[in-house]
Amino acid sequence: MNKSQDIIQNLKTSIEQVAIKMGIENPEVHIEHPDDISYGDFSSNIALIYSKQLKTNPKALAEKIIEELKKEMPENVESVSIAGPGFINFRFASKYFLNQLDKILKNGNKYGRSLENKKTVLVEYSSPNIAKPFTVGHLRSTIIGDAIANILNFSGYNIVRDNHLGDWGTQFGKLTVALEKWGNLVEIEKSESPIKELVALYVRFHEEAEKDPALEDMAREKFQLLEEGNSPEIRKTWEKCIELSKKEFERIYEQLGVKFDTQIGESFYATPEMIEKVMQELVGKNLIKESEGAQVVFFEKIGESEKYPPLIIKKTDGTSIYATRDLAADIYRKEKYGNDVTIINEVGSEQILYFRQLYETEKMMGWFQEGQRVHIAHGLLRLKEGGKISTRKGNVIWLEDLIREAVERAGKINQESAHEVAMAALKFNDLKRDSPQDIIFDWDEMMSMTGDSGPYLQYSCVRARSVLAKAESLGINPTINIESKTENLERLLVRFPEVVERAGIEYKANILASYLINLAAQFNNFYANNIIADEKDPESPHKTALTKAFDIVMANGLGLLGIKVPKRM
RNA sequence: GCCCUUGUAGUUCAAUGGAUAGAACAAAACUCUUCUAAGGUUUUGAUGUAGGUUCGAUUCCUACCAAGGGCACCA
Repeated sequence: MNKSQDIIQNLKTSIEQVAIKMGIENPEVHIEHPDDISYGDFSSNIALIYSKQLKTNPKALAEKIIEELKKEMPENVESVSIAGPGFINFRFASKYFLNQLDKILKNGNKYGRSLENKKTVLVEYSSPNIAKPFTVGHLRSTIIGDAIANILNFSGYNIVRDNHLGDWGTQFGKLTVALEKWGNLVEIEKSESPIKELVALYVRFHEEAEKDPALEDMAREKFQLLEEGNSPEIRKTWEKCIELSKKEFERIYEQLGVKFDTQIGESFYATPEMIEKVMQELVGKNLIKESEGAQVVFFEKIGESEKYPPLIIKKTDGTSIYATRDLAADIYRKEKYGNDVTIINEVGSEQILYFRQLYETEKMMGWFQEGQRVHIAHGLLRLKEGGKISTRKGNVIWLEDLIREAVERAGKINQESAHEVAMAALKFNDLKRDSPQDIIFDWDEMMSMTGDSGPYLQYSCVRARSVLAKAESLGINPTINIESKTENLERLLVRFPEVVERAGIEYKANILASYLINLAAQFNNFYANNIIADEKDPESPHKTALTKAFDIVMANGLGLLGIKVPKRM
């Protein structure tokens, strides 16, 4: 329980009591922040909701409620007013915020961090496929997943970051066929970019397979040999591909500054024992049926049609499929992290149907409670000319190229911090949006360094630090003056933990992102209108303290989004 | 054909059923003899269409229109 929750609860209780006095039974009181902070710190729409029931108009009811509230003003409330159609707005006393600001200065980046040891949340993200390109498509999952993990961790959850590597499946059969027909692994290994060579083969496979569908069958046969452990040769090729891919991935994670707790690939869940376990459990619940040669799960009927199309668990040739391995993964995770673990899959929205099928199956198995399985879906990245970015078609944008371009662009403005700035631009661009709407790929948009962007936030922070450095050299000691007035900046700063918590509950990093933009705008305004470090100004210690509080909150917030603050910009 | 998303300013995006629908980019005009102008201040400009529910709808419901994704052995 953090401080702001106490405050809200207090206010709620006061309003509830008044409402009961007015003759409202079991009043439902909602407290929210008004859109515009100048209306007040909190507002309630209670008068709008109950005016009809009490046969009066909202404004008259609001006035009566306020009159009653004023007899015994709730803690910290400085003034109450009516606005608009009948909102009751509460403005809190400056002292409350100034006390909180003092805590920010004392606690540094621990301010607002929940120490509660809440449940374990496993966040599965990034999950690139071996021998396939690490493209801008995976960038979204990597960035969003990492931020959500950070945010939940701040709110006190025990986090497991899991990179669910796509290192198993028919794709290897395809690659094996392609290698045998048109490639040479030894030479590929020596080449400048082995992954690009492998992808070229993968693309060629799909081109040729269109003319000659028999290739697909060959690929499935190869995969069957691999999965059943009957071909040491294919196994060796597979191991080589993993080695080459992992090297490449590590380079990219290094650049992005993303780390994982576990990197268990799908192959780990594809052992005969684990697959057998999945089958046994499904058979035990009588969920498996044979259909057209495959083993599938059917879903409940709604009218004439089924809720979802059937889900294949075992293919006709007896090999596993992604659903098999995902089910095995969840059995394993339940055993390892406990039955109450929450499991989040950060995967593109194209897989929405699949995850619904998967979750429904797990629900029928009785494995999880409501809300324990979460799919954070992001929109696809599309090309301007139209069309999906697809490995099969070979029209990919390599993440490496994207990063290089971003660093180059950032370097034109500032050499020294080019990498940090470039990462901020890329990451923030992904995190500021909520909608599962597709993103049209556009270099300029992708790397925006002005306006609502990562670099804008970094810049405001760097500038604040520059002020702090000057204040220090002048011997000004940042001190909150508890008697001073507060503006939006102070009030907004205090909301930080509350915002992080909401972002976590809703699994939406953009809630934090837009808070930070708002906060930076308030600070930049403050900065433009005040000389902060000035030894002759008696208010300087207070202003410096505000600047420091801003620095702490901003740097902390950016950190949760995976963005570093550079020394200079 | 069926299912799922999404339609907001010229463009890219916001807005737990609430107040004057917010930003940013682009366009126009200001603003560094102050600690970082990647900044600040102005101006112009938007809820796909038609109904419904509600005191109140960008938000919920229905139909239509438009874009994208998915629908059995790929992940």
